[in-house]
Order: sequence, then structure tokens, then C-alpha cells
Amino acid sequence: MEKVTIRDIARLAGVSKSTVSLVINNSARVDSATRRRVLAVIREHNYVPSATASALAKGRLPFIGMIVPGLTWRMVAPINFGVASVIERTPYEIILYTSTNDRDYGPVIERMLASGLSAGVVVISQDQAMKPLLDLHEHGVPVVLVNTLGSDFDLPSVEADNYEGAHGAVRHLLDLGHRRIASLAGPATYPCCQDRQRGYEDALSEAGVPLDPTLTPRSEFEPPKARELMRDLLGHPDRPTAVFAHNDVTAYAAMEAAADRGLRVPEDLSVVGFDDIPSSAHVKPALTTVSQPFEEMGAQAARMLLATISPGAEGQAAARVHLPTTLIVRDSTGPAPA
Amino acid sequence: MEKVTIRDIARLAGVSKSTVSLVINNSARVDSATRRRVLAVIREHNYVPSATASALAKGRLPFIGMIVPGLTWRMVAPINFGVASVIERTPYEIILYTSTNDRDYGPVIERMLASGLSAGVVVISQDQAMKPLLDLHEHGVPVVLVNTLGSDFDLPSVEADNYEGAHGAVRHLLDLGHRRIASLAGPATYPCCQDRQRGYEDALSEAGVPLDPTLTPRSEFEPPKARELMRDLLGHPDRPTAVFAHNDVTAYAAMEAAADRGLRVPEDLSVVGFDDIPSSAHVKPALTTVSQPFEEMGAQAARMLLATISPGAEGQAAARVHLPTTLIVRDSTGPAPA
DNA sequence: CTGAAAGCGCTTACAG
DNA sequence: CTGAAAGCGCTTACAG
Repeated sequence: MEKVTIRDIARLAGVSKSTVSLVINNSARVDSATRRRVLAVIREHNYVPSATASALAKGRLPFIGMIVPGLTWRMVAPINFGVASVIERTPYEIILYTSTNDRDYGPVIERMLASGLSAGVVVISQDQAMKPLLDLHEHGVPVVLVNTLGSDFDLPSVEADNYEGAHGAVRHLLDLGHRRIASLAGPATYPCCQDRQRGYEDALSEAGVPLDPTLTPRSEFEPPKARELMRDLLGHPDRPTAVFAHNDVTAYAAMEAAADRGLRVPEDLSVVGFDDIPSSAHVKPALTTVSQPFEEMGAQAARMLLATISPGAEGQAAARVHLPTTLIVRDSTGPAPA
Repeated sequence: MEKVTIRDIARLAGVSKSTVSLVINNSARVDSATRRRVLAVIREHNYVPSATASALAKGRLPFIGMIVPGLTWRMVAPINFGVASVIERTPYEIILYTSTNDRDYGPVIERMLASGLSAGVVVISQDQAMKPLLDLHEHGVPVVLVNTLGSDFDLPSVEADNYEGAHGAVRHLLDLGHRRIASLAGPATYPCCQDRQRGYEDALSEAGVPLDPTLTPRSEFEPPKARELMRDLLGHPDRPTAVFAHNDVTAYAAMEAAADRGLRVPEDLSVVGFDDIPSSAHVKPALTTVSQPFEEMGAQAARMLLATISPGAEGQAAARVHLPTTLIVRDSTGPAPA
């Protein structure tokens, strides 16, 4: 099967290459009869313009990059999907890059720069050095971050409203009558965790519950550590009757700690998580948790990127967008014990 | 920042564009002093050859497509990752396409064909019409399938060894003393389910346990239906003491059915699943299940694709590769009740 | 409304 | 070992 080119179509339709090109690109200045004729020939011969040739001629790249973290992360699927759903309505294609936990963004960025293929990139962010990303940005490749964990940067980003999410979760616990509420926190350096912690503290304060620093152990999101910290906490005579875990996996650890102490969830200890990863509907008891709008976050990031790379829109401000969360009440929370 | 091209480098290094090109492409026939000089200039000016220009000139596309299904599928992340891990060691980039459950492959394939960008494509397969994929293949775009669900096709594919996996799972149950073992089967039209069912039957026969057709209800992988079927089965006086579920989600349903009947897992009913999706380590009791080597499956598919699109290798046979599974014994299986 | 021509940034025979 | 030239398949002023 010979490759059919614009020259073939031109010849077959009895017009010039220029005209065929104008038709392909929907230029208004083509006679409608001519256009129909050209389109007919195009269809008849299954002609497909070469994307590389047109990219070269136009000087515009039809690709946006997407950097996704490795296996560990349960939320990447829906974020991916959100990004894809908006990109697939545009002429852009997504080039997929993966970054693993154990290495720096460096190599991926190098590769992106080396191929020079991406008009922009959305990165599903991980706890890695942001520096290479800034380099990218400065090399003229706009980047937008999703679900930012890093802190020290000035890049557009979209994330869940961590403060409101946490606030609502703790409010839920307070409404159930809990007063001794622990906060099983993530790394203090993560802005998302800072926000979640503020949400926790403000909700407590607003309810007139005094803050007790011993009720905020930091597990750094390490399940074994979380389990141990929680087990300690549950050993105290004045133990908490509820815990707000800063992510679901940590919440699982809290439930295990309760089991270690022979405590029942939710009768003796209420547990609420954050993220709503898929397994949280399956654990026993099913986890009450704050659901992040991952798919919408991906879609929003894609939209922001498109807005900055579309011709005309120069150097937008580095907006940080916060999307609302939803509290999913399941079986791991209940009334405070009498 | 002006875009630096091969012409700039040539001028700066005092050589011709041809020579620069030869250096870039690691041709042997360049004087080593010249090569060093050129490389120095390249580095100094941060020169990056335009991928589109070189693709155009070479007539070879540096992309391989990857079609992944929508949100529903827990195994796509590791498969993705396996594909990416091998592709990232090649000059190819991955273009990501998504297909959702509720629609046909048709539109994605059209898009791929329209962009004409992919030198080949690996598709993480779903229960969809295979026809468009065959079209793709016939349009000269090689495709390899991962984790095939469809049946009626003749495309290279890689999947887990479903027969051996099932056989081993049932063998495990037999070793624990079980004789009344149910098989909670998926759709009879899926080749993977046929293989799993054969593995189940052969293991039983080999142990001299007569087959009882009533012990193989078909749930079509619908959890509510699986739960109901299982509940019925557990209502019989001669109820099974173990069940081999054809996937993990169905296994969860079986555990719920046991709970519905006031039966304990594993004391009264042993449950083994298939897939080992992430949540299976978290459910209570943790699920014994057959782990599929998803990452390796992705890697293998990528290798097969590369082999067929690499220059020279024409029209390989449509191989079907089966990769070994691993039985993960956790807490949902135990000795048969006395 | 349409065509001839130059150009996008590389690569690849072909000479030398 | 190196260079001049033609070509990959499009697009885009520029004329007409």
C-alpha cells in the first residue's frame, strides 16, 4: 500500500497542493465546490496528512506530555483519565512519561527536552525535587502540577481543597459526639498535610475543643509507623475515641492498631481517612473518608495547560486551583462511646 | 531564546550539516576529532535535534501507541508501567489513548489512523469488539494485546497462564482437605475464564474428586449476582467448604455471601480469588489469590511489539505468550472443616 | 478563490 | 572522512 501524500491528492483533484492544504486546515477561502471535490478525493484514497510534516511546517507541536508516578500511587488512574478526557477533544496527543519513586525527575525531564516534542506538560506530582520542573518551564515548556506534594515552587497547580476536606471530616466526628480526636498526620513539610492539619485544628477550635498536641503524631504516611503510633495512643487511659488519618492507607493502619488493642471500629474508635482510594470501599469496616475529585483535577489541569499553550495566551499567572472534596460516610465512624 | 538548528551547529563547528547529522546519529564514519568538536558545540548550545524533522526525513515514526481502558480496571497501572519501563530504553515515546467501557474501540482507532503517528500499538484489552483492532493491523500498524478478554481474533497477545494459575489455586484447596469446592466463574465466552475453569476441573479430576456441575455457577463477574449465587449455594445441606472465584472482586462477593449466611471465612468457607488487585491485601480476611504478573505482561508486550516494528523483522507469527502466575496465600483459606 | 515557490529541520545517497 | 544537493510532506506568504 503506497503512502498517499498531499501531492497525490492535488493531482487527483486537479488542484494545487496549496489548495489541498487549505481544505485540510478548514480555511474559509476555498470555493465550496473545490472543497467538496478535494474532500471526496481525500476520502476515496483514505488520505491522512502526515502529522510530523505538518508539525514541522507549522512549527507547532501536537503533543502534550504527562508525567505520572510509578506503581505506588492509587490515584493516578483517575487523574490520567481526566487529563485524557479533555485532551482527546483537541488536536493534541498525550505522550506518557513515567517517573519512579526512587529517582529524580531529572532523567524524564532530560528526555522530554531531548525529544523536544511536548508543547506543554502536566505532571502528577510526587515527593521529588521540583527544580527540574522549573527548568523545564524556563526552557519554554509550560507545566501544570496535579495534586501537589512539594511546596517550594511557583508553578500552576490544581489540587483538592485539603483544608475544607479535613475540616468537614473532623466536623463529622464532632457531630457524632467525639471530643478526643487524634490527627494521624503526614509529613509536616507537605503543604497538603499542613492544610489538612489546619482544617483539623480549626474545626476543633470552632467547636470549643482545646487542642492537645499529643493527639497529633506524625507518621510520615508510613503504615507500620502509623500503626505503632496509633497503638501507643490507644494505650493511654485518656485515649482518643476517634482519629482523622491524613490518608486512607494510614487509616487502615489505624484500624489495625485498634485491632491490636482489642478495640472495635467504630464502636470503640471511629476512623476517617482522606483520598478515597478504591480499596476503601472494600476494607472491613468500609472506610469513611474524604473523597478527592481526581478525575476533575486531571481535567482541570489539562484545561489550564491548554489555555497557556494556545496561541495568543502568553505567560499566565501561576494559578493554584483548589477543587472541592466530598465526605463519604461509610462504616468506620459512629457515635462516641458513652 | 532562538531555536538552534542543525545549520547553526554546522556553522559554529565549521562543518556541514551532513556531518552534524552523522554525529547525531552515531555514524562510524566521522573523524573522532571532528566528532568531538561537533559534540562540544552541540552541548554548549544545548542543541536538540527536532524530532519531527528527523521523523519526516527518516520516514520512521518514533511513537508507539498504548490503548488503556477506563477507570474500572485495577490492573492497568502495573501493565502501563511494564510497557513504559521497556519503551523508555528505546527512542520511542508512548502516545496514550484511552478507551472507555461504554464505547467501541472504533473512535480511538480512527484517531490513531488519522494522526498516523503510531508505529505500533499495545492495547490493554477490554471486552470490546476486536474488529477495529484487526483493521488497524491491516492498515500496517502492528498491534499486540495484553490480558486478552476477547476470543475471536488472531493477534499477538500476552496474558497470564490462567490454566496453571487456576490449577494451582484449586490444588491448594485440595491440599487443605477440601472436597466440595465451588467455582464462581466468569463469562463462559472469555478464553481466560475457560482456561481457569479447565484448571479447576483438571485439578479436581486429578485428585479423584468427581465434578459437580451445580458447583460452577456463572456470575459473569457481577458482584451482586455472584453474592446471590454464592448465598444460594451456601444454603444447601451439602454446601461447599471452599470456593475458587475467577477474580478478586467476585471473591469479595463470596465472602459477603458467607457473612450473609453467618459463615466464617476461612473456618467455615475457604475463598481464593484471581488477580491480586491491590485491595486484596487489605480486605478482612486478607484474600488468598492468584497473582498475575501484570508488570511483566506489559513489558513482554512492549518487547514483542518492538520486535515486529524494528526494521528487518517482517510479519511475525501471531504469537500468544502465557506468563506464569503466583499463588499468594493469605488468610481467607484454611483447613476444611471436619 | 487558486497556484508557484520557498521554507520548516533534518537525512541520505552521491561525489570527491 | 566530508560536503553539496535533493528530498521527506506539509504550510504560508505572495502574486494574480
